[in-house]
Amino acid sequence: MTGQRRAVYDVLMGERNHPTAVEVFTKVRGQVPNISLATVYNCLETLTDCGLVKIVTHERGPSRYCPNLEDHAHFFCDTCGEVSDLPLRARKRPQDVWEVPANITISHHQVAFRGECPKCAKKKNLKSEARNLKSK
Amino acid sequence: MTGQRRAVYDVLMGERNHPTAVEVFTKVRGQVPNISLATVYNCLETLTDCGLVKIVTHERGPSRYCPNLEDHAHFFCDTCGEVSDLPLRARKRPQDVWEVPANITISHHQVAFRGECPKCAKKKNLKSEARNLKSK
DNA sequence: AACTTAAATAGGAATTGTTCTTGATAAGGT
DNA sequence: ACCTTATCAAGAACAATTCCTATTTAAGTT
Repeated sequence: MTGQRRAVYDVLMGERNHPTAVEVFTKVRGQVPNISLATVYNCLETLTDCGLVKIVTHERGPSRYCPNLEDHAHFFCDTCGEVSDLPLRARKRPQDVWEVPANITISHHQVAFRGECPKCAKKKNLKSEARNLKSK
Repeated sequence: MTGQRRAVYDVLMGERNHPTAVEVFTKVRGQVPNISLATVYNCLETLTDCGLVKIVTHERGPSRYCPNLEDHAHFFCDTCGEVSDLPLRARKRPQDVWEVPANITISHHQVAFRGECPKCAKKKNLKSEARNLKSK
């Protein structure tokens, strides 16, 4: 665990917003001013290899990094882009919902939900209310 | 529905191996010899916009395209890279397994499993058997 | 402490998959 | 036939990531 790796890990633990590599990079520059982006990528890779961090990909967007080691899914708000964790329910397994043939072995799963977060839904409602008032 | 779009769609329906854009491109050149890769991308995009095709992304790999419109997950073999469909079980929803707060609305979900397919598991067993025979 | 070896880093170049731009071509409406 | 609009091919541009190389740092040995 080198200085750079520690700094990268601390940034991830600090703001658990599933930052991209570039976001981690700009943040970590505060601590280690001349760290390079390639090093951030390297650190993120070694941290994921050690199992301290999970990498989460979504559609074609940049990879994001998550220090939550619990088994969980992710929710991506289509409007504001925010990412949040959805915990696995107790005593449930993904195999309960999808038919996985018995002869294939599962080592990982990645589950992503997309939709609208409460904040954005509220904002939209306020806007349409304003429109209604105006049109009267 | 133009000639190019039809050709792209036919390739997808023909071999349902979740091909990448480049794989579709090389295949479709058999039908439309001077189609360009950009056009294949365009066709794939319009087809997905129409809802005839689903785009499936996995980690940082190239996007793959799938004409199976049923609600299903995907399984990716880490060894051979093969992709296969896993149907949703009857009367089950992803929300049954992950805790989705009531105030967020889900519009899509994408579920990916990783592991080893039966074919690769068998191959590996054969190899280790051969090793055992040799060492005797 | 000096020496050796191995791993980690900064910086930049290269790669990959995808999107954008431009001009040419074709299709449909009047 | 003419005008309008959409589609297409070709290649340039782009974004995210990986690779490369020379340095730096750390760890272990004498």
